[in-house]
Amino acid sequence: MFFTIAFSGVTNVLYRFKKCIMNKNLTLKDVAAAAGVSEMTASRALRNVTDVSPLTRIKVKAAATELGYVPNRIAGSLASQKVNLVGVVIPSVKSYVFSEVLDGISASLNPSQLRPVFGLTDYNLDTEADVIREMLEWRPSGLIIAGLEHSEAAKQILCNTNTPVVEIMDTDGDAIDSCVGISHYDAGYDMALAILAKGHKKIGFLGTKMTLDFRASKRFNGFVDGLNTQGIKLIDQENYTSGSTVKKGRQSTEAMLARNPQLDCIYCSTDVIAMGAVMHCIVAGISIPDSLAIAGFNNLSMTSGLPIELATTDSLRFDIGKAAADLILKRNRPGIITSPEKIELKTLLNIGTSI
Amino acid sequence: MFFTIAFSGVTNVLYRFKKCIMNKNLTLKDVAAAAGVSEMTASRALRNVTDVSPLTRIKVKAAATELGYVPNRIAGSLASQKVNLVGVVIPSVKSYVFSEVLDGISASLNPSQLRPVFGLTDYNLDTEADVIREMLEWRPSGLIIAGLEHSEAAKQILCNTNTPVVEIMDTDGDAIDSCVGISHYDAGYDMALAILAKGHKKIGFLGTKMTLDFRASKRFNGFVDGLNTQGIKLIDQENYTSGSTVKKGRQSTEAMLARNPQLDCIYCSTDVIAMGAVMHCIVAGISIPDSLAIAGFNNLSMTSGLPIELATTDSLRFDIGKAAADLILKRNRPGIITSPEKIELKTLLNIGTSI
DNA sequence: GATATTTCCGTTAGCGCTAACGGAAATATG
DNA sequence: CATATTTCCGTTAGCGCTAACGGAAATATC
Repeated sequence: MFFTIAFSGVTNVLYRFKKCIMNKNLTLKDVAAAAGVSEMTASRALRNVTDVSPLTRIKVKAAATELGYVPNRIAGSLASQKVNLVGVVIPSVKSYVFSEVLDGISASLNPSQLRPVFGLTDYNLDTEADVIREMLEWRPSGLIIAGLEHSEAAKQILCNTNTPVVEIMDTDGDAIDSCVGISHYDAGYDMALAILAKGHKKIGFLGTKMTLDFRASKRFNGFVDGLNTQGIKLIDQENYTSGSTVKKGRQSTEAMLARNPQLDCIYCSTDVIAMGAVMHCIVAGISIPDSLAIAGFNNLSMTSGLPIELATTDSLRFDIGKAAADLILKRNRPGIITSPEKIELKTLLNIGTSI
Repeated sequence: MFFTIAFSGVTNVLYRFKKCIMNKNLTLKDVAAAAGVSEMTASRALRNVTDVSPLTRIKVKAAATELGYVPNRIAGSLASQKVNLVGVVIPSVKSYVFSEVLDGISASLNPSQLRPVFGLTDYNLDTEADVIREMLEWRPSGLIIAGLEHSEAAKQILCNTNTPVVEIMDTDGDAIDSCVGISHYDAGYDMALAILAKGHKKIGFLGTKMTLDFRASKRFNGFVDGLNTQGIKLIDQENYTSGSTVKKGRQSTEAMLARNPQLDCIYCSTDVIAMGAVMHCIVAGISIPDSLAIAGFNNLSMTSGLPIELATTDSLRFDIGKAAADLILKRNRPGIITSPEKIELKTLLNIGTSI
């Protein structure tokens, strides 16, 4: 192993000391007693609910901070039958894609009482079903799930729950409840048209294993159909199995060009891969887009420092996250019943200077 | 706004149908009644706890799946006084740094009953204190927090809690409880020595606003001290305020070289910035490392496709996350009392081909 | 066959909090 | 001044589940 235990023992005397004093679990009863009021009054005072005089509220809050009281949300949630959590189920945090979705969700939920809780599926539908089940056990105020494709078990659970469900990322399919996303099929289709418009004809595709990533697969289908409008067929196609990395993109581009030197354009399933393609061109002295056009998907910020401006489709990740969380918030307003909504955001295609 | 409401209404008949049927909240009592046993027996059967005959267990489980029962963890946690959550408090998910930490945590916790819950501080100590407070309200089995620097309020809460706390990322400072990380000071120091060993003398530093990122600041201090061993002083230094992006790195490098054309090395506070520096060199035709040496920090996978191999320090993010979660697991074994540990992982400096 | 042991299940009593109601005191209203 | 209204607080009764105990039936032990 890499690590060594450099120190094992008491690191901080203050810490140990406090631990010893604090072994009893403080409850609302203790605060109420200290403030000389009933538990109920203490509860109201701390929650900033009405029916408490300003003076008593101050007394209770003072007692609470004095004692270092931390409310027990487990008990509170059980009693009030309300859980201020929103489950967010995504495939991975490593793909550079979902971080901004989470950001959008946070931005929307932060001003409210609701808090996001993340669960990772690792692009595995069985894992996803487990994660969904575990999330629902917490009776969250809402559930946001990436993708429209789920296992039968997951669909069953999702249909049976009272929790509002928002499926995000793409709109190419049927939603269980609400849905926010873009059309990945259209994104691929539109990029194909843009590439054709630039006069490219010998086109290759570079992407991840489609069985894992349904949205990449939809983009691929759209792209093929888009090319087909002018009777153009893909010259070459490579589907790597592991995760998308810049290195992979570089290697695959080199390999594909070695196989098909006549290629004049490569459409990559993600900007990460496209970056690798650009790197290969830089190293090999291939001019972009004159000798080779390159296009990606997502509009990741990391590509904005490249020598060329990458042609890509903005996947509106932040907006999707925000809109999804907004839907949950809307559903959570007491007394208001809303119906399922399907929100399709319009993608922005950035031609850049690479095609 | 970008989006349009393409559809508003009932998307899925099946969904609506199920919703209508399922309006009552299923509880353990319903399952118990359906299986013809007491609540307690049903509880034991579903939790795979002893004291249930094989036959009854099957009956109960059948009833549960038949009804579509989803256990209520809020109630269960309150009753058992156990919450199978581990709070993870990190600054951001967008920095390309914490995703692998989360991955390590997940890898460690997945086989256990514990589940990570993430909270974001946005590099703000007040936000951090709020997030920590909210997390502790759930009475988690453990708390993992990035960094050793916290507000007084946060420190107070952390000292007073019974929840095991593991501070991660760096070990340059005092921990409240346990601690897993690397020495960022040493990382900066060692990189300075490596750069000096390559004969570079006119050195610049490019990094984020230090008040926000304590670890970047520690690396900077170590770097300056390292240079000082040979009496070398920094020629130039730029601290941008916004987040680290490739574009920012490229622009800042250009600006710094314009100010100080004699520079022969730039140390960047992160690989993302270093990537931008490399981009500038590619565009401006500056050869690396002959005309300009570049070094970064983190060993991010995205740099592995660059034309040169970037000099960087592996920040062992996955290992840190894994070790931290392992500590929580160790603490959670019933009956076993462990003392706070400080685990300092040894960093690996990769000279690469860029210095 | 009498006792000890194990297996299996139910009953009781909470976990810590809040919704809902009710009622006393303070204030407003005519 | 009597009544209506408001303000403020306490009491009661759970939320849905499980720890702990106890006890009956089944099995083992001699």
